[in-house]
Amino acid sequence: MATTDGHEKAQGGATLEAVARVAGVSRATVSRVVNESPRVSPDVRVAVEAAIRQLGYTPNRAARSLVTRRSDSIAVVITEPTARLFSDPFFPRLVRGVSSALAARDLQLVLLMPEPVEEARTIRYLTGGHVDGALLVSLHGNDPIPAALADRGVPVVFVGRPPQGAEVSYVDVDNRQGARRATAHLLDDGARRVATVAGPTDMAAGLDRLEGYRDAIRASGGKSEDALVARGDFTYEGGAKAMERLLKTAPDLDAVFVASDLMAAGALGVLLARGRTVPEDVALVGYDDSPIAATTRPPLTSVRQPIEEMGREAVHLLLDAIERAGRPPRRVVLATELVLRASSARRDPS
Amino acid sequence: MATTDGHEKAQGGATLEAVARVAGVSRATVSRVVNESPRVSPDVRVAVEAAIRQLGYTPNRAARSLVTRRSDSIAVVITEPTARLFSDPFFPRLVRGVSSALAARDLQLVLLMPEPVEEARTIRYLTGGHVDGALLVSLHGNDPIPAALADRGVPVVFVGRPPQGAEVSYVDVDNRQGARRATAHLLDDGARRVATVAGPTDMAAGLDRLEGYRDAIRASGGKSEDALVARGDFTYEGGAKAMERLLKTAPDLDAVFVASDLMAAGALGVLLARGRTVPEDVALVGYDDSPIAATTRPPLTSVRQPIEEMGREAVHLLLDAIERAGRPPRRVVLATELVLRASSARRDPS
DNA sequence: GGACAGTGTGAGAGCGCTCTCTTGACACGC
DNA sequence: GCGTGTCAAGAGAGCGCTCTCACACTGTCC
Repeated sequence: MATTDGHEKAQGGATLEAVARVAGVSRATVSRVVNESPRVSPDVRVAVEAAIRQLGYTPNRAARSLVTRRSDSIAVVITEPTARLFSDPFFPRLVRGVSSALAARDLQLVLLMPEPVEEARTIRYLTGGHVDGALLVSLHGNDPIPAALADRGVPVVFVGRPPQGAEVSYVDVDNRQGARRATAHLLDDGARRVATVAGPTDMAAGLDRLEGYRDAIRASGGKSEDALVARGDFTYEGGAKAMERLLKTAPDLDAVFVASDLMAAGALGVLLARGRTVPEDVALVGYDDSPIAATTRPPLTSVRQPIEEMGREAVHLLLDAIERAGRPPRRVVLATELVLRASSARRDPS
Repeated sequence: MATTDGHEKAQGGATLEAVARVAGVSRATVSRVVNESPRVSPDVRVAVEAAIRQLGYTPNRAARSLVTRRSDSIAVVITEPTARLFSDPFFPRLVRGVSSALAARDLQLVLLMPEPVEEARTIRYLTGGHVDGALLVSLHGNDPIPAALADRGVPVVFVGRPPQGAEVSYVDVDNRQGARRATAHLLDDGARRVATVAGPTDMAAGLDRLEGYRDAIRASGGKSEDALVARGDFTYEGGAKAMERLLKTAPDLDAVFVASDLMAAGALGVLLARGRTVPEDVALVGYDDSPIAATTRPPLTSVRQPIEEMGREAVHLLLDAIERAGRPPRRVVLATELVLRASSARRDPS
């Protein structure tokens, strides 16, 4: 491949066989050394290791895979619409978490971003034994991939609670708790009528954040009113439009919990355009703690999620599922953190 | 793996052999059908295809890989610091472009996000024949990975011009042209003293955008002054600090070209805090056209880059390099687009 | 001292595929 | 009628590895 002439060797290079010859042992023994079997005498081990270094030997993954029936790689599946939505650094942070957890085990990360039309191809790939398991990132409710994989016995872990609430392992951020705390913070700060811009109802994150909002309202002795709830689609414009609707249905609102920073930025624009000051007239809390939260004026109080950790945990759950098939599904739910900024700091600490 | 009892089959399932038996032909013939060889009679082809469907056969990549010496997968290498910097949706957009181009050729995307300490491991992996080639995303100048790969003959394409300007293929966005147009736009709009917040000098994008700025200043008959140039590090705070420096060294500036939106948001905050109105007192143009650009007040005029296209082009260059080794390196430079928003709209069209 | 267990090492099969080589069938031209 | 060419299809080797089994050797125990 690399060199133009036909010489063997070079690329990829040495085989087990070659190492065995140099070390003066059999292929099997070299294999034992490489795979850290305890059944090798110390002197032989040293000799083999020297030969490995000398030849720059790297095991051929394909050959190993062929006999072990494992690919030593796992798939991360992020569908198109999801990828588009998460314009905050969700994507890189998650992948970084996954990547670091996999690297520690010497596993490979195969990334799949199927467009909706390619579902069949994706399913074929995932069920074809090319990966040992898959991480499915916050799919919409109608996605056919999860069922197909479950059907064929491919180990799967969801990142973000699956909408169906099926019997599967997942790791999630405690969206409900995050939303509850954000809303409670607004109430503690003196707000009387707290509205919310919720996310889409076909995503668990959207639903949970709305429930968390309601929890907090109820806990404060209030009751959840439809006039105080508007839905957005996690986009800037969606947030702006929802805010306009809220200003009509509940003109006396004095605080808003918005289920994403991007929507909150849209809502903020509308509030200021309508002459409401923030946080004095209307306090605002966003969600995600994305860079946008820090760049709006005033900057947004927001809910920060441990996304890298979510990636790492997801890997651990998946490896567990792979190693011990047939175990009941496990769930991991991680806590969030409220990051205070000017958009909600109404009361001075008196 | 999937089932607890010891039955064969199921998982991954059918082999070439099995398909051959069902179709009543030899293994070789099935292989020919799978690999679309023309040397198969139509009726046999039909029979084999039926058998493939019936058994749900998927070729075993490991076995194929073992004999063809190709892995049918390519690596995308994004180093840690880079990933952190690109908080705008650079990452997902790039990966989407790469992914779609690879999917069309039925190749796999292996994602590597090595932390600096893992360089040796990464190099070993990439040179170990596990991938057919690698896409290296905008590394810093001192990264040892490129040289190691070139050394071992692993096909490589850079995404973003490599700082060393080495003899390698790359695809880049025309940063210089983008910066030139952005600056020219400010001048056309009536600005007299245009300053710039530049990026880090160890990244090609930082250098090129500064050069583009200087091009435009020179083209307008002005001359580039040190007092009008401040450096940032592509972060919000970096942009804010650079802006403060500029206000000291050139208090009479009336426009600023900032080399990233995030820095521009920081600069904007400082300008407003110092009582300058935007765009009336100081016009502002950012770079990246990230979501942040649309959410600041006023929203930022910015330079939009064709990132998905960059990913796709990079894949094409890489496949080319893999298929025809020894070719001279090729470069692809893509044009940018200036997206006009309120931060620079000073003059009304009179 | 013979039976036995324990341990390190080698021989060899075989994972599922590709690819070269060979065979067989048929058509054509002299 | 026989050589020759063409084309579809099969036989079989072998890619680099793991893993079972067999084997030699050492020690321990009755």
